Parts: sequence; C-alpha cells; structure tokens
Amino acid sequence: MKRKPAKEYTTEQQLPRLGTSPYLKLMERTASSDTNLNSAHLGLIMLWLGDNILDMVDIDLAAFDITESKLDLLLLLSLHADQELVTPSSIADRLGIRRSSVTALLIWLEKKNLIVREPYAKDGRMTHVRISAEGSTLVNQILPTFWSTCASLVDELDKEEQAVFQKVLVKLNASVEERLGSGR
Amino acid sequence: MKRKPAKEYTTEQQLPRLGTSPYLKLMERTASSDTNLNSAHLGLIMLWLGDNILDMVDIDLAAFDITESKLDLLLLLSLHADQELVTPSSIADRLGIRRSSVTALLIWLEKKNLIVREPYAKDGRMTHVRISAEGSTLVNQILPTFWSTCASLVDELDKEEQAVFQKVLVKLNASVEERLGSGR
DNA sequence: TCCTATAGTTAGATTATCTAATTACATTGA
DNA sequence: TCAATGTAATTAGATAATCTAACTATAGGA
Repeated sequence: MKRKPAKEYTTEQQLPRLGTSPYLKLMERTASSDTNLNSAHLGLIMLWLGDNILDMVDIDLAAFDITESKLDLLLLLSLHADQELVTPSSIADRLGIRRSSVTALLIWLEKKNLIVREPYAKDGRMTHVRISAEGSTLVNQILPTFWSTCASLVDELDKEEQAVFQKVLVKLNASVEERLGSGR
Repeated sequence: MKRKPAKEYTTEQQLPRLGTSPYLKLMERTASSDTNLNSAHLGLIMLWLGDNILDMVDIDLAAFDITESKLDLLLLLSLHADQELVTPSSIADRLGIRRSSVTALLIWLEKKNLIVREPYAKDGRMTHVRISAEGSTLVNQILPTFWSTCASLVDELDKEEQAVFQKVLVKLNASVEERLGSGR
C-alpha cells in the first residue's frame, strides 16, 4: 500500500522538477556498454508507469476498504469457485508467496466474512477455501469501478495506438511471467 | 518488497492456470455499460505487467541489499546534489509520502552511511540531506545492472514496436503523473 | 507402528507506509 | 520584546504485506 497523503501543510520550498533528462544523462554515464540505451529508457518509463498505476488502483480500492492483494485473492477464489479443493498451499503457489503469508490474508478476509475455510474430509491436513456470499457481493460492488479505472488508464490512446499497445503488452507480460515463473 | 520464495516443498496439487479469458468473461459480466471493454482489458494487463516488473526489479536490487524506494531516494539525492538545500520535507513532497516516512528512510540510509544529514545554518528548523561518497559508490555499482534490467524488459520488441511503445508510454505516464499530482 | 513428509498455523522479524503527538526553531504582531 | 502561532523534523504507535523458522496435526509408507 502506498501514497495518499492528505494535507500536512504543504512545504514552501520544493525540489525543482527535473523531468526525465537527468535520468537519461545519468544512464549514459553509468550504463554498461552492452546495454541498449533506448531500451533501458523504455524500461525505466514502464517501471515508473507501473508504479503510478498501482498507486491509482490502490487509491480507488481504498474506498472499499480493501487492498489490491486481497482483491486479487478474492478474484482468484471467485474464478475457482467450481473447484473441489482450493487450499492455502495452492493459493500460495499461484500468488507466488509463502503459505504463511496466505494464512495472514485469509485470517483478515475471514474476519470480515469474505471467505470461508472448511476442513477437507478426504485429507485431514488440508483446508478448502472458498469465497463467501458476502465476499461475492463485495467483489461485484468493486468490479465496475475497478474495470472503469483500468479503462481510464488508456483512455486517451486512439484505436490504432491501442491495437499496437495491446499486442506489445501481451507479449511483454507473457515473457515477464515466464521469467518470474508466475502467471494467472 | 515482494515475491521470491526460495523452496518450501512445492505442493503436489495446484490450481489450474486459467489464463486471461475468465477475467475477461468476468469483466463482461460485471463492467458498467459505459466502460470500454477493450480499454479495460488493456488497463488490466498493464496493471499485471506493472506488478510483475516491480517484482523483477525488486529481485534484482535485493542482491545489493537495497529496495526500490531507497534507491529511488538515493537517485533523487544524486540528481539534486548541486542543490544548496534538500530537506526531508521537500523529499516527502516529491516522493508523495509523509515526512515521517522520509525520516524512516533516512534513518536507515544514514545507519548504512549512504547519506548525510547536516543542520541548515540559515534556518535552524531545517536539515540538509545529501548522498555520501559511499552512497554514490553504491549507486554506481547498482546502476549498470539496473539499466540492463530495464532494457531487458523490452528486449524482445523490434524497433518499430519500440518506437510506438515509447510514444504511448510517455503519453500515458504523463497523464497518470498529472492525475496523481506526482512526477519526477 | 514408527518415521518422515506435507499442510497449515504461529511467532517473530522487516519494510514501507500512515496519523498524531512532540520538540525545537522562526516569525509576526500587539 | 515576547507570546502566540506556524513550520520542520522526529518520535510513538499503528497497519499491511511480506519473510523465515518453528510448531502441530495428519497421512502414508517401510
């Protein structure tokens, strides 16, 4: 979670906005010779943009008193609601986090009655996790806003730009998912 | 900071990879009628990609025992090293976080001798913050890897794709920065 | 039946945030 | 000139999301 300072008396003296160029100059000076500077520039802006987008979504979700991680988990449970067995372990595996981290999320969600944990009869060590009716209701309340925020991110692109952008994004995301070994 | 579970005995049973399509179906069902579904799809992938990219960079930086936030701050100090006065307040303002959060970062960085805090003679309430020689050295060690990671993110795009992508990214980032009121 | 593997949780830590309170200095106006 | 008020920085205490390591309980095989 990040960024949304309310007021806190705005400071008089500020740092000048430097823009991108000093970063590029620094890059020229410090990048290894086999690094393509254009690519690095592109990657850098992607990184910044990614950061900013996450912030925007966080701000949006804050209104629903939930975070992106938790919504992510609720969506996962939603989409696997037909599954006979959804365990903390498999969730951890999918989200790329530790089981104990999942436990922490589940405790929070269960406290709010958004999920249900049920002992799994066929194997006493396991627990089946599912989204509750209340959880589904919340997700359905959140999603319209969430999609509209997603859409607003790329609103100002014209159709042609969107088309190329889409192709590129899908490609990049696939390769990054592969590199990380994660993926939906 | 996120994701890089070491081993923790991989689970036998796993959740099936669903891919994007169930998300899109869900979107069709739950998006408000005035939300453009293509845009929302695009935004969603951008969000996922942004998340994944942050993870990648975090993993990279972990080798240097520093996080993105802290590198960000060190870079900021680097680029404003000529400035007479760089205060915690102005840093907070620029990073879009609270002064107390900056204090926490500074304490950590100072403990590692990466920055120096000096009382500001012209106004006893203020503190001038600058990067130390050691800090600069570290930054110079990190940056080659950092730039190469940035570059690797978009490596597989051909020149044409890169060109369009660049144009689009710059545009989007500008608008998101404006919406958030942040920006470098 | 005993040993070991696995699932889940708990305990305790770290990082990055926040708000509210505190401390110290600066400015201003009666 | 000094008391009230404003501002800068820090501290105290909280929450969120993560981690590792240790623990508990169950399962399953030799």
